[in-house]
Amino acid sequence: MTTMGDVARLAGVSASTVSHVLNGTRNVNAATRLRVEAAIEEVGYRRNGVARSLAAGRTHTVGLSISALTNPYFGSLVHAVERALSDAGYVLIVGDSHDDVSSEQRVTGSLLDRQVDGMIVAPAAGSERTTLPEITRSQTPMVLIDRGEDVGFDRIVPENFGSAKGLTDHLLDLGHRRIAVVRGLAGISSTIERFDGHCAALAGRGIAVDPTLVVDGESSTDVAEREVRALMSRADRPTALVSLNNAMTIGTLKAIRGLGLSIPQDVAFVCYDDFEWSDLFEPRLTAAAQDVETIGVTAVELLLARIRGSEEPPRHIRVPTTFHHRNSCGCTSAPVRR
Amino acid sequence: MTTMGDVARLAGVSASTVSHVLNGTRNVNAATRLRVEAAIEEVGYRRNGVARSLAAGRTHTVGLSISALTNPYFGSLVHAVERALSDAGYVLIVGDSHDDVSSEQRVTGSLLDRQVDGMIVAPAAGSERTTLPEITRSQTPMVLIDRGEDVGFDRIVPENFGSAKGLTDHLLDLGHRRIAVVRGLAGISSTIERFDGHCAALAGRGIAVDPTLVVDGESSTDVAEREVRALMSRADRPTALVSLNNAMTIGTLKAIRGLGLSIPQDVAFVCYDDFEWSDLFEPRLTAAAQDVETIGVTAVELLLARIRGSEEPPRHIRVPTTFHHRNSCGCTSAPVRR
DNA sequence: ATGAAAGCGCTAACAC
DNA sequence: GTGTTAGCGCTTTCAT
Repeated sequence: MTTMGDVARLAGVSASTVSHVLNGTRNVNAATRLRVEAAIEEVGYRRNGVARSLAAGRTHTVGLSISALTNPYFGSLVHAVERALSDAGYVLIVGDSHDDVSSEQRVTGSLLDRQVDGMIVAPAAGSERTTLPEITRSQTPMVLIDRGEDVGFDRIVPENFGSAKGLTDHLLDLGHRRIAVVRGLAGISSTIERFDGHCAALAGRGIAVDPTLVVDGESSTDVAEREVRALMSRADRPTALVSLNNAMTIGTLKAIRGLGLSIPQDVAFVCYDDFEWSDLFEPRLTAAAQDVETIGVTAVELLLARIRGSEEPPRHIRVPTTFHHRNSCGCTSAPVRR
Repeated sequence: MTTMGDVARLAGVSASTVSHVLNGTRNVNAATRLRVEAAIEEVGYRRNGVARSLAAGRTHTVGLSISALTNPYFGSLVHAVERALSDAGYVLIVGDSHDDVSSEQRVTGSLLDRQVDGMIVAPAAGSERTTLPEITRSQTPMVLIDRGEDVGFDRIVPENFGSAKGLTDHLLDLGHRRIAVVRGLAGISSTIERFDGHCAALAGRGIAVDPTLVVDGESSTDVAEREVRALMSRADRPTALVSLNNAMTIGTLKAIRGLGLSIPQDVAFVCYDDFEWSDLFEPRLTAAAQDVETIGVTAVELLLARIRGSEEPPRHIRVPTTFHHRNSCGCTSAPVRR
């Protein structure tokens, strides 16, 4: 490996001069600069980022801890975050917490060890008491995304309550009264807020929540499929169904299809989260779509501000969803409502 | 920030002893170890991975350069790779090359600067002459995935030729003679091999390739949609269609639906790459599915072997696909064939 | 406009 | 079983 010293020797200057031409951090005589650049070229020199980080105290690296890299939602998020960071000269280290605090701690611990300049975390259930305090102690700037309680950090989450309420309201407008809901993983804020939105819609029409019409899909395709299959096999099955996230929507659709039921004739369907293929499904899915791009880009903006030393009070941003009114709700032509 | 020196002072030992208890790299008296561990706990010490990497000459970090993080295929790949690396004590740095050599060079350059111990690259078209030689010069172990020419590296790619041939053969078996193909991005091996497979199937039945039945989808949903729409608007449109990757399949389906045509009545359809929702689409999609998990895990295995110093000749592994025989091809019940 | 030199926090001979 | 010491390759004062 060739070092700055090699370059310096070849160019007949000191290492410090090489460093300065590389970083543009002080004036260098044009002729000297040329010599240095030629020497760099000649030996094929490439700076050692590790040594650089150690000396400078910054790594230009940001860590991202998310719960399930397989979920296309997080795929898009990683993409948005990577692009925004890359534009700012940072690189992204990703870790998957598998929605489990102990894996999460391994992941974030490793990021902390590597001296990331900041981190973006989609917290697993329970991390307020484990992972987050650890990050706080390390003084590493952090922003929370997707979910999480108010624990004194910047936080950027999708609008949950109103969007879920809107979904159920639409079903109510259509005359449904027995509406079942497929609820996400217990203990995370998005599950709670979306479920609350659903309940609020029912309450708005004076309908009590029927516990037999609430199924726990645990944010999992398989669990949702199993539970919905059981639910829809009952004689007193609901006339409409709302699924509260993308993974569970797939399970729900599989269950309905498996039972030979059709949407919306046998059961009306709406869901939180959109898919690239929502328009392709028959009938087209009525859904509340998150703006993942905005979530990712905003998270990076807030984080970079913190890294630059911002001492503003923590911000809490809610990114609105878009209601895609299609046909799975039972409407044929789709006037935009709400 | 607290350092090893602080811990050493508090425990009344030398820094080197602290290092050794931390790394288990030499015997330490049980009592001393306990004192050190207590001291670590007390000051909330956490090792500085940057300094560690500089001194040790290894970063326990692997870089991944892929072409399009938004593609769910790569999402799954990142997931598999991350898990395999994490199990081996490595972390993953990801970069998106946007299928463009100059972005790719930025990405890989940045990974090299950061002294990754190895890298996994899904090369962009043209990188044999730019990015790859640069990585070679740096002596960083590398494995190629998804595509790429034979340029003396370990390489792990899906089986393309035979899988694509099988898709077209199936259509031919069903009696189709005017079969159109939606081809991927020019210049990458997967496009070429899959297209060759298609042509070989036709040739096998003595059918010449009709250039008007070959559309370039450029591996893009939007381009495929536009091109397929044009193709299927013609009076002499084909009776069957094969799409050669996932993004183009979505575009193709949108075009067909937009035209009010139905599968398989108006046109039979088969595709390379599977989706989580292939079973949900009506009709269910007949597809050749890549084994992304195996690709990712194998890539990591080969890479770690290189990092550990293996000097074996470069290996070239083809991971077989699975033929999912469903209904979009026009078959109603689906006996497995081939 | 440039150089010398002191670290950054750790690992790994090498001594005892 | 433990300490001393010399780096790893760079950045950054401080001189000149």
